[in-house]
Amino acid sequence: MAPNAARRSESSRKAILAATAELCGENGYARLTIEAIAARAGVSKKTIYRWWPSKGAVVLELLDQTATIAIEPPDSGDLATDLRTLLTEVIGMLTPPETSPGIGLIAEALHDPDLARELRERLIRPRIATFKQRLRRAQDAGQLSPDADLDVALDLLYGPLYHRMVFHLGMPDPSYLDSLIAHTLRALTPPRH
Amino acid sequence: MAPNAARRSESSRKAILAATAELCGENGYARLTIEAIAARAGVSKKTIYRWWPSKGAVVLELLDQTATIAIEPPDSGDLATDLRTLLTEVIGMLTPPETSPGIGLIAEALHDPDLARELRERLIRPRIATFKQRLRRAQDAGQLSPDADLDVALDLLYGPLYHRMVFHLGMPDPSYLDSLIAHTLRALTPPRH
Amino acid sequence: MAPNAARRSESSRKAILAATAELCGENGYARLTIEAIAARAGVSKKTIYRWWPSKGAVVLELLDQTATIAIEPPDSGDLATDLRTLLTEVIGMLTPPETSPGIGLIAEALHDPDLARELRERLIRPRIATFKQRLRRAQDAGQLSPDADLDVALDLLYGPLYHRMVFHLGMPDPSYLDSLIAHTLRALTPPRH
Amino acid sequence: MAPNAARRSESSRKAILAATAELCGENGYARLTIEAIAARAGVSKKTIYRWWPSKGAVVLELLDQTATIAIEPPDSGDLATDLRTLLTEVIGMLTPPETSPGIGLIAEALHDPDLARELRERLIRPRIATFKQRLRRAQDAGQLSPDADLDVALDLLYGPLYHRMVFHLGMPDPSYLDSLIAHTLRALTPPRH
DNA sequence: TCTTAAACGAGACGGTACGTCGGGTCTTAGG
DNA sequence: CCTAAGACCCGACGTACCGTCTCGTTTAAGA
Repeated sequence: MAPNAARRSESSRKAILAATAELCGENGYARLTIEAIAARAGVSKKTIYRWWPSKGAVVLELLDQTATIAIEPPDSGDLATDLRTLLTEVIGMLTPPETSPGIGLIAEALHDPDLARELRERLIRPRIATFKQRLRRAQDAGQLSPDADLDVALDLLYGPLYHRMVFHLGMPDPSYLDSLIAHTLRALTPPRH
Repeated sequence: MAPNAARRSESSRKAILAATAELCGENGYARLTIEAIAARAGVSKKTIYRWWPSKGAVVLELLDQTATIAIEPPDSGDLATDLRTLLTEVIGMLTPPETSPGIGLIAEALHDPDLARELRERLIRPRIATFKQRLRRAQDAGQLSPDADLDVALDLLYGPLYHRMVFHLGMPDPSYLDSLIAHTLRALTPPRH
Repeated sequence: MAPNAARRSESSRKAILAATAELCGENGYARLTIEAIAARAGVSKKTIYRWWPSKGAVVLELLDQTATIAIEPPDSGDLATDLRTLLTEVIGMLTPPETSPGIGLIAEALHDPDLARELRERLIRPRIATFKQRLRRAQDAGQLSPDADLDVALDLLYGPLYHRMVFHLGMPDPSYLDSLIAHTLRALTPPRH
Repeated sequence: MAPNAARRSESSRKAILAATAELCGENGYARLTIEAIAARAGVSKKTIYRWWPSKGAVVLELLDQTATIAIEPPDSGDLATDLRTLLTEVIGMLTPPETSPGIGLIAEALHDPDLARELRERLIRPRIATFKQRLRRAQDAGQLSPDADLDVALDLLYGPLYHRMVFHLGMPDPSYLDSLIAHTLRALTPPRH
């Protein structure tokens, strides 16, 4: 067998992600450039392009590593509390709007289907699963109407976040969050008779 | 009295917007360039920069002129029908995702607060007002709970659109739209007792 | 007389030349622009282009008005003194090198034959005539060799000025000037035998 | 040892100088642009700006490479012949006036001291040295007056070239050249007694 | 332990587009 | 008709990044 190839440099990888985080925090995603990342990380551009296809992919990996949102759904016993927990974690990823890598990534994904797919698969889908698990448990316990559409529930709860983000309306404050959750639960709850 | 200034050329303005529409349709917002607009419109770059601060501003004006969504709220008698009408019109503005000026504009607005404000004021706010008028009429007629939060209603109905757009999930099909509206109305309707 | 057509505005002409002089003195000929002249003079660009074909032509007219070099040849009795007088006046027109309209004009004339011709006819030729008159008088008086070529004399005396100007060598100081004149006179003087 | 930097591309350098020579010959120095050079050479503008500060610097390098004027002074035995040889070579560099890079460079140097210095150091000074060597040899041989000022001699011989060039008078023809040299030598020759 | 092929830093390269400047022409309204 | 104001088309400017491509230089696996 041929002598093995040299291996990827872990220290470069770390330096690149660190530089990306710094620069994104300093200037925002839109002003982030591969050139600047390479310079800050003390790395050649080639090294970046060797391992990532685009700026977005680098940021995605950064976000993937940074994301702290639990994969395990919370279960405090109270559904509303748990939903608030989950929403709050997502809001954290989209804050502050000016320099959040998350928002930049979303903007990029809007005209980059490949990146969008990656984003969906690696970051979003696991959290959606978490969210649905929690809802299904509630449904099984009879807290939600048996015919409630959980996909709609996802849209009803997370949609408003993106809606507000798009128009720079600021992220929902706690009381608005409560109102949002209350309305949504009402939509999912079996009508009393 | 001082002699008057030279006037803005209406024909240039039209040519620029037309070129923008064409190019956006051909290559999508992300690949749209001021250079290309100028070339296609037979106009100098200077003329574009004289009247618009950025590519986004041009597209915004284009969209503003193109938007056909009624300012007057529809009133067919059936609330669900009217809401579906409004949502459908918004969906039209965001379709097709690859070449829609609307989606490009939203992506840009995500890291351009000035553009976001303009977008909100000139395009979105009037339609929100329309939407709320229709809801308030329903509320007055007792079709909605008197304490229903109309801001939340807005988020519940429009939020999902952005949510799906962000992740390239495709716009809701009619049956999904019905489900969405039904759930939302349930959230806004006084519980039967 | 008929209530006549509007005539060329003398005040505009003066303002334009004044602005040109100021700006040339401030930034040098190379950074002089028609735009700036128009703005400073409170005049429209059109008005400048109506009366002058180019920046060079404006500066030429400015120089023409400003030139103080006597058309009448000096005659102090001493030929060397008079030549020094004439040379000194030309040097004055080419000083300071950074902001002298004269040097700028010369640079422009190097690739603008039309301007070069104008420059020759309006500014240079009269001074050449003056110069030659003085030399011819000396020749008639037997101070110069009867077969001395006065065209060569012109080149010998004025050529060095341009030579030094081109290479930013600084204009000749008085003692160098004396040496130059002495050598030239020797070239023009009948050899003693 | 530090890893080496990427090396300058010799082929680009040659293509740039070749394109410059062509374009200058076609349209003249004044209409020469960096854009056109880059396009003709199949090179990016950045590559030009990376290695030269201005259009003038490119042309200077071109001229430097092209210049064929001997550094070794000619010595045919006859001083006048050798001077004519030297002058003729300089005239060649300034011909034809419309498209000669040399003249364009001189025009530019008139308002660019940096370029003027480069021009002086790299192109002119070596030829001046050549010129003076030849004169000094003649002086040592007693053909010139021991107190003749060789700097003045330089001005007397080369000055007229620039003088005529400036006013588009055409370069001296051979007979004029002879007259010029004859007069100059007379100025430098010990008076016979 | 030595070989060797890959990954690496550095950064030059051909490009595309940027946003700005000034040129010279044209239009509008006032005097 | 001349003028001030200034918009217009045009073309070049010099800059910023893109993504690709050598260059030598580590460096770590396997022979």
